[in-house]
Amino acid sequence: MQVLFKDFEEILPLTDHEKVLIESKISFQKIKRKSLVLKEGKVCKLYTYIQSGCFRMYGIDDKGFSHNIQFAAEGDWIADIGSFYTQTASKLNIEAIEDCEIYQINQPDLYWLLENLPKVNRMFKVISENNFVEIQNRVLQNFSSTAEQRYLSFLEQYPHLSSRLPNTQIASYLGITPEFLSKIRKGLTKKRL
Amino acid sequence: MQVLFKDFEEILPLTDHEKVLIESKISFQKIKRKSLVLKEGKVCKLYTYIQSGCFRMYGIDDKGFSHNIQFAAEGDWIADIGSFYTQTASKLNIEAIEDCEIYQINQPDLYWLLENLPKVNRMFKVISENNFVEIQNRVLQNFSSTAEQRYLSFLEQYPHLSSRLPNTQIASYLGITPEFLSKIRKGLTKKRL
DNA sequence: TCTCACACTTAAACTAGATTAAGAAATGGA
DNA sequence: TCCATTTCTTAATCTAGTTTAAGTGTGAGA
Repeated sequence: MQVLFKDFEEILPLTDHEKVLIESKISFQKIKRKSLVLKEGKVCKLYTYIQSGCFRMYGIDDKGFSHNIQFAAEGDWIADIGSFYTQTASKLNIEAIEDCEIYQINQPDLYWLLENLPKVNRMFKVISENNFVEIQNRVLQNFSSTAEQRYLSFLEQYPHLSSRLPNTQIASYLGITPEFLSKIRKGLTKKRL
Repeated sequence: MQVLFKDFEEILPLTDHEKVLIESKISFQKIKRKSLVLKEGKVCKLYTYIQSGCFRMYGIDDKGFSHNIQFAAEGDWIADIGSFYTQTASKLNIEAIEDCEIYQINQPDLYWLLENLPKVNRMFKVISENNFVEIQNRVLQNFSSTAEQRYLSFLEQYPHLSSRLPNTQIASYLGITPEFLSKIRKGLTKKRL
């Protein structure tokens, strides 16, 4: 739990009492590569903090193809916020791309902390605002019409992940085929010479 | 102000006292077609309720082309929530597509109402959740790779607006050229025969 | 009433990116 | 360690959507 608190305390220091309360509501999990913490059609009941590993959030289109919306790694929180807040069925999946160590909290427990610990409240206000901004940026990023530009802004947004993620996952995020991503990369290395 | 209250009271009835308080914080405006209620680079200071007329929210790419993210008409609330909540510069513009009658509230006044009137708080929780879901659906909609499918889901989402908006605005929302939208429409009318 | 700026359509030439296929490289599980 | 599966790359062919250009409304302001 230290990592979570360290993260938290970069913004707001916590008393021991607060830490005990938070600890009592949060549960630790190890989960395997390729397993899901959220499946479409289900309500998103858990908010997940990532201690180690990496997740992708994706939707599936009518033809059965999946499309990555977002990645999340160490230090990030991830959930389908819409589904979590309204407790309605989600249209999204959240899958571990690597073996992961995570902390999770369910909706009633989080709401209890939000009401009773002002620091947690402030912290989560920031987290959900960031989340909103991120998804809005996702929409804005899609404006850059060429795939090469989108790839470049992906590299800026996820510099630590670009070498860690399989190309297929990146292509799915960019909305192109892995073959075409390969072509783009080739083009870029040529330009660099 | 009646229209706003009527809207509101479909969800929660208000006392006269509450109405007076709300009225004291909200200001009425008439604004002309093509004028902006939010300009990129500025902080989004006002939350806008639309009594009549219609707005588009759009971003501008590096090449100077604008891309519609969202439309809003009678009964809708519109703002760049990210910018409004964090009071940081917005990357978006909100422009009247028709002459409009609107009510607006600024951030401190809204926050005051949220803290002092639980009904307003509940109401805005729903409004901002819907807003989040809407922008997330926008991302999901973009999955349907063909422009025709995206056009069809646009028609479902904005049935009342499809005949009211200029084709150019719809094309900008769909991420295609007006020429190609024209082609799609032609194709669809043929299919219908 | 005229006109000027916009909106809509059509069509021909062009391009970004998809699809298919096939071989090479890397990775993980037993 | 070896096999199986997944991942990456290249290249040829194909298509959805762009670009350019030209012609046709249409409504608001002078």
